[in-house]
Amino acid sequence: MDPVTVGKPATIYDVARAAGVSHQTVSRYLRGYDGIRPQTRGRVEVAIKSLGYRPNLAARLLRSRTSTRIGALAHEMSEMGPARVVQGAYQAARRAGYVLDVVMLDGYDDKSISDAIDLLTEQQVAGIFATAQTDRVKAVLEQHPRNIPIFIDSRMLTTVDGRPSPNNEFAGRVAAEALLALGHRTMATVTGPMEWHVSRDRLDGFADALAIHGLTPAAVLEGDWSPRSGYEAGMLLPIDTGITGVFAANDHMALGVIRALGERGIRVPHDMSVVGVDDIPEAAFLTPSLSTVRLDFEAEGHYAMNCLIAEIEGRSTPVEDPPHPFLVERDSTRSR
Amino acid sequence: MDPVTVGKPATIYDVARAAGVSHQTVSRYLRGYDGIRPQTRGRVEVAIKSLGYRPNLAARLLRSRTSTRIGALAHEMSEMGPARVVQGAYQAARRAGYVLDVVMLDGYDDKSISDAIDLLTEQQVAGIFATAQTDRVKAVLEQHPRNIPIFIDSRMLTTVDGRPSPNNEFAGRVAAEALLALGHRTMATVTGPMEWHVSRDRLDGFADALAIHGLTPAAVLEGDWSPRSGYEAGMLLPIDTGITGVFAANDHMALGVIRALGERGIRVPHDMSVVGVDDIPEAAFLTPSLSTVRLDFEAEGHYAMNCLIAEIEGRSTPVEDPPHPFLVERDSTRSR
DNA sequence: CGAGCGGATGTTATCGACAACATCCGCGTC
DNA sequence: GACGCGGATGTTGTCGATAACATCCGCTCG
Repeated sequence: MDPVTVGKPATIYDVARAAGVSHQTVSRYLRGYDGIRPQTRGRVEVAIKSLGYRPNLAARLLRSRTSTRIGALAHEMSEMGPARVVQGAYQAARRAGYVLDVVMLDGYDDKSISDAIDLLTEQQVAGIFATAQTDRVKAVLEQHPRNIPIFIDSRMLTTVDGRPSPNNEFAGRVAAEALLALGHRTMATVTGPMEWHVSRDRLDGFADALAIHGLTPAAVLEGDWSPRSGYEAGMLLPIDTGITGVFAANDHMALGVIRALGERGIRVPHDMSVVGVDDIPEAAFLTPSLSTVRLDFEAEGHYAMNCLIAEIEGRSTPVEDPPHPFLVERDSTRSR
Repeated sequence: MDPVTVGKPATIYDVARAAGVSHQTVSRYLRGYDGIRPQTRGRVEVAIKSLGYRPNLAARLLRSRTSTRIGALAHEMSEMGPARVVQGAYQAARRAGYVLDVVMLDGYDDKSISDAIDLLTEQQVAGIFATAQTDRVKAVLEQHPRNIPIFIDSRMLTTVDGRPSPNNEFAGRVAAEALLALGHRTMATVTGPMEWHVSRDRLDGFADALAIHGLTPAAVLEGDWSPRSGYEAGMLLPIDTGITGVFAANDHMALGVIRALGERGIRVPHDMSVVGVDDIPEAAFLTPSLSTVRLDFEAEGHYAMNCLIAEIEGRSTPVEDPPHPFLVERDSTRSR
């Protein structure tokens, strides 16, 4: 590596002087303009490298108003699903030359959401990627004066024809089909908060798959994704209705359900099958190990981010769908 | 809320015109200069509000070179500990008027780390906050030409006298004392990767507490934080040495250990006590529920970020220490 | 052989803020 | 009443890039 002067960072003018060209030629080179003679181009390249030149993004942004930052609106970064989605989105952003500004919502109130958007706008992000997929967030985003693309709820906020990624619904379906295939006929579900789109999608998929067989969920209990809420749901589960299978909308709640059932003397999987969603790293190491539907969260993040970037850059969306979720069968389910 | 024109955002010139003053007066107002007559100040305030003016941070940064962004260097955002630390750091940053740019490391190689730092430098962050506390990261950060403050490994990279937050060592100590108090005398530990400082700190605390009683760990197995590595360690645990207690450096590994022991016919807590660290949300709902040492990760994040910000702003560090970790006793430990 | 053309490059203006210097004005002083 | 002083405000320059417009030059073509 060349010795880099630690003093003031070099500017395009320094580069231009070193290369014996005008600063504009350097600017053109930087922006990938191809009408530059190979010889000139070479001199610029050498100068850039030897000076350790790095463009000043503030200056670029000020003049051109093209930002290379994308805002991510999140809560619950300590939940595995959202964290992985952000991670996937982050990678896709990086690959496309963007940086992610993560903004975490403190609360669920409108003001906190609105403040977050204001903050991102002030930071001049090129687009917003919302993992916080609640009705609230969506409503606030929709009514907020927006001059930048926003991705939320599996699709662009502006787009009409954008295919939503149907994988959450699909996950519910997979869980239902798994239980049905094992011979279960009376099933309950513990959902996430109903104001989350994911929750509704997973529930819908589950219910739809049952409906095909002329069945409906025997009980629908609403949780909040936490193990505790799963535990509470497990305690309330009306077992006298002959329920033999439970679909929990994430693994944490599934685990709480299993715990509660245990305390009630109901053995899993002997008396009751339980299926979760997420395939958290510990799922295989619980007792009983947890059958679960695995979603490729990072791929979902890639997908979302690629849609957003396509919109930002004004391209059409040649974005590849994320793969379908599938069942990982372990010990918490068994045939009946 | 006032009607905000969605056209071009207002500049200080627009505000100046609306207020009938010069743009410089507006600039002075924005920077909190107090030699402005109340009457003039009032007019500026009204103009700002009615135009919905927001300062252009790019222009400000270009001219003044004062950035309001802080880079966070992370991996493993899907692990609870690091995620919470970042969350805490994020909140502290927000309160001080900074935004967090999260950069996740793809791998553990030097190039990936170095690239990340370059990226952050290019983004002109005011400081770097590294959650990725491995020797590698530290080494690369240290040798990197740095003109901005960096926080890593519980202290400022530059500072000599900065008190490190000793809470990880303390956590190991708490676990050891808990097991000792229950009458255990022969104990093993499953550590995190030894190139993580946290891992070494937790191990040191554990070993030191034993040493006070003239004891040493009967076995030290290195894991990688994952449940699987805990499981593997549990399978390798030399039980014929009379071990009755295991300290796992996080809950995920603890859970893997318990699973492995179960498969080997060793009951927890009847035959073996197991203590983890983190108090993950599901700890209370496992079977057996997990005794664990709880650290206040968000407070650690606050602490770290406040140190960093103090350094950035050239203030001395009046930063409050994060609270000590403490034992949460559940079913995976029992007296002997 | 000069006009015209178009590709390569140079010159000047501009983005929106902060910084440095200039000016204005009221008031006390001699 | 001219002078000076200092607080309040205005004017001009600057940060480092891009954008718009200008120029230069070699080549083709009528």
